[in-house]
Amino acid sequence: MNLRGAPTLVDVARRAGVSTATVSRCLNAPDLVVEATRERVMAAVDTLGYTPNFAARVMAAQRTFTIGAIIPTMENAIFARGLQAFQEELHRRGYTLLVASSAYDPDMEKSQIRTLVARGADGLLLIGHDRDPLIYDYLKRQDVPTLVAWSFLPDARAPSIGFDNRKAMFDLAEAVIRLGHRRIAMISGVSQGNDRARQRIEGLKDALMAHGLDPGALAIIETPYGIENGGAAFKTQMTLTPRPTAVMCGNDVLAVGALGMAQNLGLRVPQDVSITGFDDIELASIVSPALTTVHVPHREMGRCAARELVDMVERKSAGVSMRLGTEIIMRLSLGPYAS
Amino acid sequence: MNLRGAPTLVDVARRAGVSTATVSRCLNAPDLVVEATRERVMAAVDTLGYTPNFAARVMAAQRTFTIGAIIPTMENAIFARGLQAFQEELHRRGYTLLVASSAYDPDMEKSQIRTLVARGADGLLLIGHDRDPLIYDYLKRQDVPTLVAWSFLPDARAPSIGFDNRKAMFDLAEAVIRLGHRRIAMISGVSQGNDRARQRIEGLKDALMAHGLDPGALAIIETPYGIENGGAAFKTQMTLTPRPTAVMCGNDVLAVGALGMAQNLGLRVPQDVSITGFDDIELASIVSPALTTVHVPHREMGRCAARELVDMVERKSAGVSMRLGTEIIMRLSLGPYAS
DNA sequence: ATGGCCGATGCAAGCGCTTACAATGCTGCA
DNA sequence: TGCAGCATTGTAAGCGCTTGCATCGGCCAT
Repeated sequence: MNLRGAPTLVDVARRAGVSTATVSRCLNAPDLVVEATRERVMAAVDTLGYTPNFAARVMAAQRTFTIGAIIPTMENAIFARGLQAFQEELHRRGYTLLVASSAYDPDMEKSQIRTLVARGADGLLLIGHDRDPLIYDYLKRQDVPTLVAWSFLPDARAPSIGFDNRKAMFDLAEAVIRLGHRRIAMISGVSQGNDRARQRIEGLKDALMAHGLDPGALAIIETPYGIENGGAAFKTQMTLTPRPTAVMCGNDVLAVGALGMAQNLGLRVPQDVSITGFDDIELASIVSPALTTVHVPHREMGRCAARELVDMVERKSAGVSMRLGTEIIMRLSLGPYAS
Repeated sequence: MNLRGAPTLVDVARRAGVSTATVSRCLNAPDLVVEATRERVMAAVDTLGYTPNFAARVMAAQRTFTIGAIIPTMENAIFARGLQAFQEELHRRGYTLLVASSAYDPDMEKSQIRTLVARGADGLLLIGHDRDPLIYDYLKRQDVPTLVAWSFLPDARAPSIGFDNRKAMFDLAEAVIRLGHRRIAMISGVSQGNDRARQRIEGLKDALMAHGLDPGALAIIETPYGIENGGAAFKTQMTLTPRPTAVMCGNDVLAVGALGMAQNLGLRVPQDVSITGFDDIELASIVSPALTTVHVPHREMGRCAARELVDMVERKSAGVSMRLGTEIIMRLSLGPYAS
């Protein structure tokens, strides 16, 4: 018994009449123990209700079977689905997920990374590539395998599992342009320190360029994540003259805000103005009109990331990047230019 | 340096020319160390980039400054806001939050509890009271302070911070009845092992009874969490003859599903049928018509729970329960009975 | 001047577990 | 029959940190 009254390895060993080493082996490498002994030990484990002390195990084994993930926010659904899949796959492989949120704050992220490393995370999942290079140095020094998700950049400091934000936005923008829209405005997430947001902006500009429109004239409002903010930004964009006929948003949450504001303003979507989103979170198909958006394979991304990261941890591999496909989901919030 | 190449207490001590005890004290009880020494030590800490090894600290101190929380699901927004507040308050008090999800599965919850205890959680937050009494015994034996949230029952095994689900639903149902509705149906979450769901059902029955209606005749469909499920259940309820004029849902997610299905079925809300939710998640005010629902003080609940739990941990108090108020939010999905 | 105190620091014993290495007892083959 | 070799189990040395207790000066009161 330890201070907290919980049974320890010693208790189990005594009860089973073996050494602590044998008990430990029963739990961690059962093949090394002959069946009769193992049964006796397991019986002792059961009757005592023994659970190994995690900290002690970590200390001794220098392994935690824990993966840390730091996401910008827990408040919304963007990362929830992917993370859920990530954790399920980790669980399947015997790992536990530790999640921390950085609240979109680089310093906070830095401190969370240190915390997770101090807690002995065997590997780390980060969102997006943009961050102080010192962090990558630190992680390399500490020898903690790190994988980036929700973004794909083949030659960044860390391997990444994600999709091509720029290309996806390009495709969506082309669809918008093909429907006759020429006056397009954008509502983006804050692009500072967020390569995903930046890539999406670039994608839109690429498309404008490709179709002979002036990307320099593109009206962009950057605003933090939040439905309210999307609404406010939309309102501002609607004061432009001539008024945009399509507003492309950097993510679904902003788009939903825009949609609501459009209704407040008495604008019909898509007859008066088209609105598009990005991510295809559940919300996108619930609002009416449903959002035209880019579908991101969240679950697949989570699963792949888990597999890759575990591989990096166990085989000490450098990790390979992987690009997943996205898909444009046409719904009713986007219509042809007609006025 | 340890195996991973990270500096240890010994490195810092050597560099600062003091013993490890002094370094440890600098970090944990600075007052015990004279200023000059402390500065020297801190300088060493900085230049080496030392971060204490968590597992080692836990082993030695038998404290983790970690609070565990097990929630039924991460997939949706119900617990997100409250948990966010919970974690912010914990952070303020120097604690870290470890979240695990039970996927609404009692066995899973049991194993998550064991895991968190093995990880040395100083305290635990659980959702709702319903669970195997053995779990409470275990927790008591392990001497792990436990608090229940999202539910309030003054004389349960564990203290709770929450609200009166029954009373809240009663109030909402009264509002519905006062609007003239007599044929009311319910779509509830699965009530098995979920006192919140059960209390809400009871609240509705109380109201029916109080107004001379037969609670035995109430058509209830229980279905797992999910928009789709809410839709399917609604469809079934609409086949009743006579058709219900109001469908009260156990939570907003089911209600949103019901709302969508109503539109699919060509039913106008609230003219043809009224729909109500519970929780007042963000979604409730985004759908159209916006949902009439019960507002739950998520953030306040999270904050209070954190304060109370930390108190239980630090002062070894038994913990006091606390009931927070709810509020009925009238929106457009509920209208008077008119047909 | 001397003893007693107290503040600052060091010493060293664990915390509960894993694991390299040693010890033991069989098996099977020459 | 004897011994190499193997499978099984035990021994004990840490993992990096905290903390009770010992130590050591310096200061004050007598």
